[in-house]
Amino acid sequence: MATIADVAKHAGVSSSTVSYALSGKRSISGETRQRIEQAITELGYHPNAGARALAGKRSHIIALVVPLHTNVYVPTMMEIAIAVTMAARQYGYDVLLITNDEGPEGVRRVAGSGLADGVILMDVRLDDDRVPVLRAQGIPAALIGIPDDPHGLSCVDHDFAAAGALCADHLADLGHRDVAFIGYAAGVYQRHAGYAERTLNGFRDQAEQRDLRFLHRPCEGTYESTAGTLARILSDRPATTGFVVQNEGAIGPLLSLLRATGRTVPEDASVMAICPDQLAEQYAPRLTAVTGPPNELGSVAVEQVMARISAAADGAPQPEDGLLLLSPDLVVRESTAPAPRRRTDH
Amino acid sequence: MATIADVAKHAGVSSSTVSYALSGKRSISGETRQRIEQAITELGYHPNAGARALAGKRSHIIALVVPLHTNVYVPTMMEIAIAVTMAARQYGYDVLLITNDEGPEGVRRVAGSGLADGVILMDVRLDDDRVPVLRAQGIPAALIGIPDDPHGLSCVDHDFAAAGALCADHLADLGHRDVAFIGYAAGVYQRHAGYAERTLNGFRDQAEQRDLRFLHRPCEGTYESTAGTLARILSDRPATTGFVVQNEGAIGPLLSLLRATGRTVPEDASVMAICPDQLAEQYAPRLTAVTGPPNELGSVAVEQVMARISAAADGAPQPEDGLLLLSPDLVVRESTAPAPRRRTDH
DNA sequence: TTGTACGCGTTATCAG
DNA sequence: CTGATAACGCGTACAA
Repeated sequence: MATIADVAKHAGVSSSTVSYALSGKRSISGETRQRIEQAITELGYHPNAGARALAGKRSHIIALVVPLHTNVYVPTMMEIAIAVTMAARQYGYDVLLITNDEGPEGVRRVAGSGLADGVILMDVRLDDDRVPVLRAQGIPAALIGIPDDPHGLSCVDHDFAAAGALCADHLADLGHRDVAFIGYAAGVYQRHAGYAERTLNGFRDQAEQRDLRFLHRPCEGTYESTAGTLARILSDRPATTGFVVQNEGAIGPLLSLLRATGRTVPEDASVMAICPDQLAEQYAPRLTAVTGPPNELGSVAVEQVMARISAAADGAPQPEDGLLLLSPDLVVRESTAPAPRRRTDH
Repeated sequence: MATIADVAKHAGVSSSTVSYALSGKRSISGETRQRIEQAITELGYHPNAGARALAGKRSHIIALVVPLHTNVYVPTMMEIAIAVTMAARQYGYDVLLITNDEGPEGVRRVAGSGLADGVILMDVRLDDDRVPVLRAQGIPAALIGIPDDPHGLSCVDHDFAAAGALCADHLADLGHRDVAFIGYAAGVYQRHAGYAERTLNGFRDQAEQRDLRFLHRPCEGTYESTAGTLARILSDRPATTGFVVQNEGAIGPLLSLLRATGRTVPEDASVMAICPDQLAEQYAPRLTAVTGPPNELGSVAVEQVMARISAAADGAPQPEDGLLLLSPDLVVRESTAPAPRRRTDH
């Protein structure tokens, strides 16, 4: 492999000149720049990453920590990972993939060894054991998801409250009066999982605003539990015509079950989901859904780490907080329609 | 950050002793080893990755090149990526994620800069433009998938011929006599895509062996094209009772269409797929399927690059070829059953 | 505008 | 069994 010294010799300049020509940190005469560039291409020179990291005190690598057994919809996860990788390249950075089976130790390892200049955490839990490590070591980081105490951290996530509100609004706009919210398993709410709670609150507030009567029912996401959940909803509130589902596992069963009880979607009942578009497209009928842009999640996280990395390098103060909530979009498809005329209207 | 010199001072030894204590490349007295280990934990020392790469001429990083817009089922891709990452850790290696939008240049970049010691390519096409780069630069690599000319390369893939044969055998065992193979779009076969062709050949050979009458029909994978394909099959060979599908997009439509034509699965028609288990489980009825182990694909690829990396480091000759085909498994689920008694049997 | 010289933290070679 | 010391290839203050 050619070194910078080889290039320098070949171009008849000193190696520092080559270095500056590459970094652009001082002006180079057009003529020498020519010679240098030519030498570089002729020799097929690539700066050695290790030497660069050692001398420059930056590896130009960020670590992306991905969950192993994930609650997240996998294609979405992949989309984020790819978005992160491409966004990082814009900054001249590469991405190191870390699986979460290393736990907090993995974060310490890559940051402590200078392998990575910063870290992006996916699938952040409320009480995430990696967060203390970030704080203790002052590691430049961005979190996708929001932990218990986001103080002093850069976080980005979907605006789930807004997502919930969008659902309430859409159903209200269509004239539905009795709606049900089918959510995650009860345990998820009991441990106050951020996204679940925020969605529900957003939905509740807007539902009240719009004078909707609504029921919230947790659901395991299996066929059986969905059947039980739906049965209870229909017996408690037979007039229910609108359903919001935030639980991937429950969507398929719900559609089947509604059909089985003689309700056609969307004529007799409207169903909408809070889920990735890709998933919403897979059902018949295709689902009206509320979604956030996954790749934006990735690119924003990259911006956030980059800001922290350069702040750390400049000795500048770290950006204090950075809670970014990305607005979700409503995409109307075939599973929602105006509420059926009510019996009492006849 | 503590350096090896700090540790040496703290333990009252020279830095080279610390280095050897860590690498184990020469024997250290039990006592000094104690002091060194204590110093390491007390100072929270992590060897600097850049310095290590520079001095040791190895980055301890492999690059994993993932496709952007993928033909592959995404969860499978993710599973492979995670398997690669975990397998690499066993060798003390980390994984750099490279998206294929950089093209062949990306491979050159990470290998040429010494950022990565080796490369794993996913979604390898027959005429893959990254392969020439590997050859020209002599980059240690492993391919997941098999290119046109695998000469001198390490490749690993599913044994699609065996997968095809398993399908033929299973249907024959169940007493089916007329079967149809619904494959990828015609273009895929016209450009002789390896996996498609190999599957079909394996299926054809075994079908002939077992005296099956069979039809191969390409299919776009949309609802409409599947409808057309099925219609033609049923008109050409009304006696068809067994279906093999190798095309994710066609599975759902096929099941719906069979139902719509009054055929229940598996009583009237058996359907089996060549697809990941995870996908097979998603349909109703759950599909009998032939699958290869995705994580093994990842770990084998890692073994292959590692062999090449250490061969390159030792100046040893590279392992010449390394074509590994992983045997697929048949998992019988609810979508296949003995062939219905034939009308002519009455 | 360009060149010189030092340091970054490890590993490997040579002595002892 | 252990210690000095020279690379490794690049970035950057300092000098010209």
